[in-house]
Amino acid sequence: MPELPEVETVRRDLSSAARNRTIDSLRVLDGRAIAGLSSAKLFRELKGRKFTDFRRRGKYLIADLDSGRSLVFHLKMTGGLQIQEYGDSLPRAARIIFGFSDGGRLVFSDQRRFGSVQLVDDVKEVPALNRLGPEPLGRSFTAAELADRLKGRTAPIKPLLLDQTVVAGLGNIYACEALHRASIDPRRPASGLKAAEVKRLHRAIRRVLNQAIRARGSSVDTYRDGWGKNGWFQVQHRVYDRQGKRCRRCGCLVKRETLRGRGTYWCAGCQR
DNA sequence: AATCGTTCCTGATAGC
DNA sequence: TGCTATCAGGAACGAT
Repeated sequence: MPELPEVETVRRDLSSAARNRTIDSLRVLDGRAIAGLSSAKLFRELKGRKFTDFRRRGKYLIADLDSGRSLVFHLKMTGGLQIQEYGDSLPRAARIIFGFSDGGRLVFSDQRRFGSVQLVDDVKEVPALNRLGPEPLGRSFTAAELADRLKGRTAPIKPLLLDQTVVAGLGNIYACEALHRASIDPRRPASGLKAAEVKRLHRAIRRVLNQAIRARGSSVDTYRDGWGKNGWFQVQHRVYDRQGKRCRRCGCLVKRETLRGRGTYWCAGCQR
């Protein structure tokens, strides 16, 4: 699942490999991926254009064009973006192929077809993007800011961390991993967390995201970086997908339970 | 306003 | 072996 560290890794890869290359062909293999737009219209917008910049906001990847417009991607569960050079074989679940005049291409793939791309004049046109909470690695995201956003919330802390309007970019993996690193039980009501616990959680979120970016993301499921290669943060997971195994910190068995419809992993020994 | 269940999709896997 | 049922999950949506 592409979460903040995975999207950031892809963003960096595309920044170095796809920037300033001229688009001269487009193949849309799955029309649903460009909801509401015809491939002919999209091609008219893209033909002869270059990508000038790749930005990220939460889990959104924004590709700016030299026309002033932008493509806004959301990879959801299994979406991926890969740069390929002449002769590389297409990924299995290829959905959109942006061909470059030099023979290379940028391929959007998506096994489960939840992901999508939209063309906008301004990213402000994307309502969900406007509603996003703060960037967890940004300067404005302080422990006090997090405490403020959790104030009065009675829901369990873990599903709140998945709420993109609370903080942008965390998904199931990093919500579970951050809570383990902060030694907090995912089922605790958010409003019941003490100031020191929120501080620990804030620190844990930033740490785990930075570590995961350094490891080029977690390759569970179909995630690959912009070159089609695996990340390696999954080998450092302490609870995610480790049910029945021993907690690396206290030796107790890692549990898995469904919380608000999402698999939740934690160690009952050291997360209180 | 906040919370919570349902829905989209498809490959992997369990069960018979 | 081969079939069917179940499950996973990000986020939009609707109901309460």
